[in-house]
Amino acid sequence: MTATTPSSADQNLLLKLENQLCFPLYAASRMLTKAYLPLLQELDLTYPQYLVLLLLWEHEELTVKELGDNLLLDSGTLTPLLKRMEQKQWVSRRRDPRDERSVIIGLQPAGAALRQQACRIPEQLFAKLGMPQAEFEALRDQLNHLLTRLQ
Amino acid sequence: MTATTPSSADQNLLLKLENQLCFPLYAASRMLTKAYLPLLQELDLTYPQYLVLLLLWEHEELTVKELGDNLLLDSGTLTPLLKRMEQKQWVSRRRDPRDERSVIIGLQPAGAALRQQACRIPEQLFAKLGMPQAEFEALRDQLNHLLTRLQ
DNA sequence: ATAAATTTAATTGCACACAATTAAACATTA
DNA sequence: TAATGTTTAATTGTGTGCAATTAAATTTAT
Repeated sequence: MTATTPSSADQNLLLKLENQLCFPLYAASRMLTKAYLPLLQELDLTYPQYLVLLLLWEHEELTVKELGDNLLLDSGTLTPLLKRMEQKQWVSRRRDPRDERSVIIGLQPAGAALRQQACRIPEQLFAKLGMPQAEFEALRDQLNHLLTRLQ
Repeated sequence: MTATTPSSADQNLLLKLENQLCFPLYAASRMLTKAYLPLLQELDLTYPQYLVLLLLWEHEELTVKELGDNLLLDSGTLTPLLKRMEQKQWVSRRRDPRDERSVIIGLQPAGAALRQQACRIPEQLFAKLGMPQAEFEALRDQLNHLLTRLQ
């Protein structure tokens, strides 16, 4: 394989925003989060807080480590976020008695109750997107595939 | 059309992280930004600062408004970011004499010079991804398409 | 058993993001 | 032209994101 320096014309093309993968990914992510905003505001939730609840509705209890592994977020992000969620009585935080290094995050009743209102969000958002189901699933699968490449 | 409430089993599926579009988009965006980090650190740049320079290398001068329109960022994000870039002598900030409401962002020599080092970044990142060109372009085009839906 | 290495959360510091507000400059209209 | 409305940046406040460090608990290796 020969390593070549791109020509000046190629560079111009390569450096254009729309020709890169990074910018549409970055911008679409923020715009999609913004599309969630009115739905989440009704529940007084932020988007990453919603993600934490999605996991807890499935698993009831998870350590900070497990939440971080699933969401690809570290304790610098999760600890203050979870403390805010604890203040609102959505989740509980306690050390694992069998391993005092771990903090177990559990659902409080108010957090469990949010599920009933939140369960409509995915369809509401899908409707808002107005995207064919096949396109939606293809994009989702490609992004999941990219995600595995990036880990 | 009949509005139906999803069954409890459907809800479980809908609420799973990997079945949604939002989470892989959100996570892949952050992971891809992280993949840029070692390349950008050599230039002492952050990712959104790199995006600003991409535009300025193309246009030489842009107002804060135009930068925001292109990057989908508002002045609350851009103003402090651009001030940091001004401190490093990469860009200049001055009011438009023909419309004092606008602030024109221009390239300083150090900012223009960064282009020579940055022009390798897109290919380096593409190589790092190890993704077939066709897959890369398909995903990029779908994301650009999603982006237009979200505006 | 004990020293060294690893794991886990918390903390600190910095840089986004973005809603909401403010203030100045400009445009429009009565 | 004077009043009203619009556009543009800046500011403020809150909430992520994340690198780097710290400290405690546990595990591993000696």
